[in-house]
Amino acid sequence: MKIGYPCINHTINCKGNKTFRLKSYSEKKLIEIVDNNLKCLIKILKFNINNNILFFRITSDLIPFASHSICKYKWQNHFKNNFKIIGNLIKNYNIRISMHPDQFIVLNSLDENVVNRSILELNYHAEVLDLMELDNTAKIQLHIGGAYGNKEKSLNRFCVNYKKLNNKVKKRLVIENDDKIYSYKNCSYIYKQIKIPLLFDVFHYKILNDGESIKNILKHQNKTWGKKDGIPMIDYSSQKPNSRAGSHSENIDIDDFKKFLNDSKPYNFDIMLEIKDKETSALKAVKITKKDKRFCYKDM
DNA sequence: TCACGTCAAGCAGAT
DNA sequence: ATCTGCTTGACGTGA
Repeated sequence: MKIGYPCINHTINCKGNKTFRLKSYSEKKLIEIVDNNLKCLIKILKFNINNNILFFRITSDLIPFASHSICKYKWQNHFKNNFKIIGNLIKNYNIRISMHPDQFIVLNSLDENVVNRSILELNYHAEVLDLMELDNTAKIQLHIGGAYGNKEKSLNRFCVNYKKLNNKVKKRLVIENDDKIYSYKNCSYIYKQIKIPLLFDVFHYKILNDGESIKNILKHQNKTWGKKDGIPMIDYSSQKPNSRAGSHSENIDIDDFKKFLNDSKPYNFDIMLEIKDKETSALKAVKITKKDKRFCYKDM
């Protein structure tokens, strides 16, 4: 069991998700920004290692415009060694890695162009993890997509379009329940068809579910991750007080988190904290989990 | 140095 | 029709 946070670190003075405008695209600019982002990623990983935060989501902004037609530059070759160094750091310290393509990536879209662009973007994500020479436990998590007025057809279209993906993506792709359309049960329908691992989002589950218990879901989820996939990943968040249900909190709700840790026994998984203050909440989570035997901490 | 209009991309639901 | 949220601000022009 490991604690993680997504993409950004507010403590160290380095932004690893820098981008620029499409209008100002140039190879020089791309190289400059990617160089910054990769250097920053190393700094973030070192911070995490020093603080027993052993799970991290790498930003999709690492290589801006990587899957855009404007980008002809072979950043893969230019930064080959940088990726290797980062990969070695990750492997040496046994860090779990995930990536999460953003909302524009819709594999089950009715629009063929959207599907094709989504596939290119998924390829880019897989390429980053491959260049780091990470094994199949490094995952790319995706939501199922849109409903288009017919969930059943749209679920099936996901399965059909999944077959268009290459193996580099397939070996890393996992799907996650959302809070508006596709519940965990809907994800398990897809699992039955194509045997893709399921990422359980506890916060989304609280808003959209089919009455199952957390324990039953964790039990089922466990079966969807094969030996090569590593232990399951879950997303956890706290509700922002006095806000719309589903709004992510600034800080972790410690009592709720402790309750979840208790409710989830004895299952083993890595926890991504989708909380706005990022590493601050992750540090709190590490602190309160150091006595939980499911966690693997050093020097504590 | 700072204000602020705008930013590659999809979709659903609220207004 | 338009705006907002999503996992989330920040780029970059103009003054």
